[in-house]
Amino acid sequence: MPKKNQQHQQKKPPVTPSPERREELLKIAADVFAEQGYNATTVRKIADAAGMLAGSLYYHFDSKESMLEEILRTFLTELWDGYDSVLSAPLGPRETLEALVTESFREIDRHRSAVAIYQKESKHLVTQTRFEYLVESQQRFEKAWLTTLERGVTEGVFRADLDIRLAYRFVRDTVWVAASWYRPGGGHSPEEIARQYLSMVLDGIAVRT
Amino acid sequence: MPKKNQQHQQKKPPVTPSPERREELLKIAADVFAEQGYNATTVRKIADAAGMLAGSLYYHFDSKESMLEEILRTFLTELWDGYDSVLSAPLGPRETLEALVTESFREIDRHRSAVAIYQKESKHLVTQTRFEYLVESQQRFEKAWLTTLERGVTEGVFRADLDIRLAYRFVRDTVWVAASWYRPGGGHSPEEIARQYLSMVLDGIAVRT
DNA sequence: CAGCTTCCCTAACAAGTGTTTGGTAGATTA
DNA sequence: TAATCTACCAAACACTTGTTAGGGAAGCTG
Repeated sequence: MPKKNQQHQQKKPPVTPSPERREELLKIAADVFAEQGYNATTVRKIADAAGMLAGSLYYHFDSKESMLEEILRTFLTELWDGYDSVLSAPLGPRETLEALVTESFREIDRHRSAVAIYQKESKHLVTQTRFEYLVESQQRFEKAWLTTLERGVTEGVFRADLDIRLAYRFVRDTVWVAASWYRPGGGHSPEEIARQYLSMVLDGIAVRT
Repeated sequence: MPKKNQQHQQKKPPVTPSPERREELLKIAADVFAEQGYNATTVRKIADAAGMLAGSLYYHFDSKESMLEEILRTFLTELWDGYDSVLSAPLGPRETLEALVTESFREIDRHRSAVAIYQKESKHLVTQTRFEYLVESQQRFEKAWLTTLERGVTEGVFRADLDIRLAYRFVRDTVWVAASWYRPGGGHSPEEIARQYLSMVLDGIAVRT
């Protein structure tokens, strides 16, 4: 990373790029990031995919990192829109879990690239102050899931003999890693995948005896 | 990546680095790769962690990429040692699945960094001819798991109403993503985690009605 | 028409990249 | 003691990286 000279100022007063074009370019960038990894992706590759030259990207964005940030922030904002409406609904623990999982698969369907990027990069991004909102989101996420699971145990719909934090990571991971192989428009709809996953998570893959 | 001049020759006749030191350095490199990501890891960072200078690494290895390859290859070799002994044993489908999962968690315990690297990087490494063995391994892996699951369905111990490929990915992912949060010596032993995971995968987290 | 705005190109920059070359201190061997 | 080998350092190399500065073509506005 050249140019240490970061003055941390959002300076672009005379230029006014259109939000539509920004969104287009971010979509392209997200795809390349997801496929190649953030660090392995050069701005020239992004520009290539967009049919322009590297420097031209800086008319729309002030850095490669800010592209990444905007991609992740947009995704998380929409994710929480969906989650919050589920969590504020008067549902039992099992129905809440079902709704959260289904909502998650819908998000994977809509933001596959962003989810894949989040999975790969968030772990070492959280150390940077710029991406502190990732930590906050992750904490809200954990709280929402743990609360739901605990309610389920209390109300007798989820098993009481399990390590609840292990169960949390289990459910969380099983859902989100799906983004690594899921392809939109590939036979299964998000709802169908959610149904099958829920069936496995809730009832297991073994035959009941 | 400078130095296009790759003559693809394993030229190092007069030098003879000790295998012990190589192993030490690979352990260090694997940790840094796992923590920061392969591309984000510079050879200078590895050298730093090893207490030496960047160029000195090239006494032991002929490239950064060959370090990565040796790390992954060593891991996969040992993984298949364990898997093969399980698969050649006269076990039923359920016992095979249990043994494979347990063995997997033991491998995570022993090769945590290598597993984490594999998870993050394998997807875009498989396109390079140098890492073709990853594809082969992945195919053997898939075959072993699918066969076990199919046997289980045929013998009536696994549910017949599930998409078997979805179930495969479900089991596979639930196991291996654990490497992203698992820390050796942290309360749970690999066997204990395997037991709980198996309980959830086989019987689900819902209370039986 | 002139002026302005939007969007991109050309061409360069400074820092960082993986890698090589030659040397050398210290132990080991002859 | 001299020769050899091991394991590293010091300094450079060719190239890639994210980023910037200046310019210009097309379209719209007065």
